[in-house]
Amino acid sequence: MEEQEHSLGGRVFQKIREDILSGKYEENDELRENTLGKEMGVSRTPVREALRQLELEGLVRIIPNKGAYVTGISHKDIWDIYRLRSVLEGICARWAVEHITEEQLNELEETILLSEFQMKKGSGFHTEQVTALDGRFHAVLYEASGSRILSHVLTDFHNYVRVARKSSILSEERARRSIREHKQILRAIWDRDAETAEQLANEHIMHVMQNLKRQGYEEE
Amino acid sequence: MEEQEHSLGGRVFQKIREDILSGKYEENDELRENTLGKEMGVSRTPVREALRQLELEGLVRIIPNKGAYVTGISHKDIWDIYRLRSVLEGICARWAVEHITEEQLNELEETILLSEFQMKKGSGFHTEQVTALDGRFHAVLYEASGSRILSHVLTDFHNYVRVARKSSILSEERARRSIREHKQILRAIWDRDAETAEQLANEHIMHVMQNLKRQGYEEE
DNA sequence: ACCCGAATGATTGTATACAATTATACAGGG
DNA sequence: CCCTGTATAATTGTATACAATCATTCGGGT
Repeated sequence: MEEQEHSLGGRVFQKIREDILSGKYEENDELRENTLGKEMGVSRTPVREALRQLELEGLVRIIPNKGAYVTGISHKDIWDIYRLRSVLEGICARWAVEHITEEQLNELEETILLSEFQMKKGSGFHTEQVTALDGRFHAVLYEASGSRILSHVLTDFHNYVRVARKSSILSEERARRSIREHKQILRAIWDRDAETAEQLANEHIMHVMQNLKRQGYEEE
Repeated sequence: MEEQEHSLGGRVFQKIREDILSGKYEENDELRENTLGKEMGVSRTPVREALRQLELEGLVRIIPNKGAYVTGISHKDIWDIYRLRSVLEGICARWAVEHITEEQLNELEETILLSEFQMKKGSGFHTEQVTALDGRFHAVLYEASGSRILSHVLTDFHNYVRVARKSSILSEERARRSIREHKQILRAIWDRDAETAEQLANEHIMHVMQNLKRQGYEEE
């Protein structure tokens, strides 16, 4: 989607978001414009823009004339996102059946093939690559829904849970199953079987949730 | 939620958003920082912040070193939002059954009573008031879901379709039905009947969609 | 000792200045 | 006539300066 942000403001935005999501800051930590600016060697202006954007994303709470404070995301937030994603990814797959292009179908297949290739390397496979491919698969699917709105929401969710996602594919067992499920989803879309596509995509996320549950992201 | 923005940046943000949503600008119109600033009597700084935020909301597309362009929202976007809302409002009502507080229940009842009071005035009822109360009802329900995430998404959606919503309650017939449906939803939540609450909230939005369809917001 | 208040310092909000990039206009050559 | 290269203007990107608001500290009074 929006790839490399070569503007300073964009980089600052991504940097702070990354730091919040990765847990560098505590809840309610105060983010001072001057401090952040000096840390990254830029002036306050790009920092301010970034903080205002982060507020809109819900990662920062700004109190006028006072300061910006880290909101962070709780385990419940992540759990909620997955509960919603399981429904929305189902809808996404359903809509994709009617809107997906040849090119997108091929791209989905390609990510699957590349993923399998990575996994063939045995237990020493590169987590980075596999998670990136997983992200790519879903991103293409979002686009294929033909809905700017749905794609936007799901992309946001995807960014939010990036941290959790990383730890979710850690197990080789889960990674293999995930790819198998991607294949099934692609197959259903290819066959223009909306019902099955929705159900499979739905279950796909549910399986990830079961995995998360084992890692402490429990329900409430 | 976020009430009065007394900061300049906040006001500029809301003003531009309002102008985009109300159709003051055409698709792909270029938004020049200097021009906008002079129009509202402020400098470029608050305008820039506003534009960056609007980009995140998807209402503006920014091309680095080039400019900001209006994205606007199509009829399909609005339609998609309602399709998603019908599902998400259902989920919201379901979750609210478990999380709603006494206070929130009372507030929901109050908005209904006030709405009925407005409608009693006969055909000369105030559209402004009724739409505001409708918005209030849903806002409280979003909060009551107990999910920051879900509330955030639904609030965003709600803002997006503000224009369409206005025209959707125009008919007195629809307004009365809407209030009746709100009453039923509240009743189901009060009775802690998650199944019914979800279904009613779902259908509530569907009915609004049927109304929109008649007004040209057709499916694709 | 405790409380209140003015003065000081720190931080945000906004405006302006300057640098970098992009669009436009124009002149010259093919 | 059109195409191209360069100079000029316009616009965005960033930094800095100044104003407004909030926090803190210190001194006087009770």
